[in-house]
Amino acid sequence: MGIIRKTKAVATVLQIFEEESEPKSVVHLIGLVKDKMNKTTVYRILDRLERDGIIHSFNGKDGLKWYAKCEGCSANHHSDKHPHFQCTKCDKVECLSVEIKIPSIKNHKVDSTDIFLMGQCEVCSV
Amino acid sequence: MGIIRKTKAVATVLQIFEEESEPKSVVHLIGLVKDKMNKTTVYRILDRLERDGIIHSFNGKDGLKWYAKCEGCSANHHSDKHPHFQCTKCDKVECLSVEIKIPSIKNHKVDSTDIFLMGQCEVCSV
DNA sequence: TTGCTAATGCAACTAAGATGCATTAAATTT
DNA sequence: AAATTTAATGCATCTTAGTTGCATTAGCAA
Repeated sequence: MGIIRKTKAVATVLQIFEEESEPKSVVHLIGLVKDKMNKTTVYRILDRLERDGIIHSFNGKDGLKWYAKCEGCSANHHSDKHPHFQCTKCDKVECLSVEIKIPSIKNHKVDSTDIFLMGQCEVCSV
Repeated sequence: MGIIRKTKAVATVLQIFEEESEPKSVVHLIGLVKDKMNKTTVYRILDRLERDGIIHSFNGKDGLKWYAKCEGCSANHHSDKHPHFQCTKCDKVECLSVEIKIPSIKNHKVDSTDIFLMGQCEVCSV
């Protein structure tokens, strides 16, 4: 694992994440690069980047998959999960750098957590 | 809102939720009643039951929608959100009656939270 | 430069969920 | 209890996210 060839397509996708740390839905990403590569390629690149810990993913409010690269992202730091927020008015999604304590659950072994908050973002809540 | 006719189809779906409080995926529900009603009907009944606060929904680990009727469910108590747990081995899903504190997020108005935990359930963690 | 193989493009496929419309059956009214 | 109203259903069709198989292309190492 970790074998990623530096292809043009990979560079293109990576650049998008590096330019702006805001999460992006797969559908949006495909739209951004649709004249540069096939949608299948986008899906496969995202898989690889996530497997290698370069980006992380989560599900948005409509069941769509979102990806982001944030400070904490790295192959070794998969553990430091953070909550995500989606605005119900403008649909914008953000990674939140807040720590949320999950109490231990009796008789269960919790491996990962997905915390998704919905509401109004800074702009829309005014 | 709140106008629900007591049709045979509604009764059938409701009975499933009353017999067993364990959450069920829409796909599974459709399978359970497939010789009694159309899948479109299932989707629409679930929509109505959720709108009226009789059941609640959340997304499982594969982006599939799950529904459950638990003690806290009622039109007036939409607020008391609880976390959900899915076993990564047997895929079983549970409502957890644990309270998780969400700190207030600066400049954001949080209306609802979705907390999804993954790991091993009581049976699979042994 | 050559050779290996990961990565890509393309077409076809799968599956969840939505939609439009004609028909049926709860609930109300007479 | 029949007539009326309209929510609910069935069915066919559509939409769209995501997957798969396979032939081709292009990184990269020898």
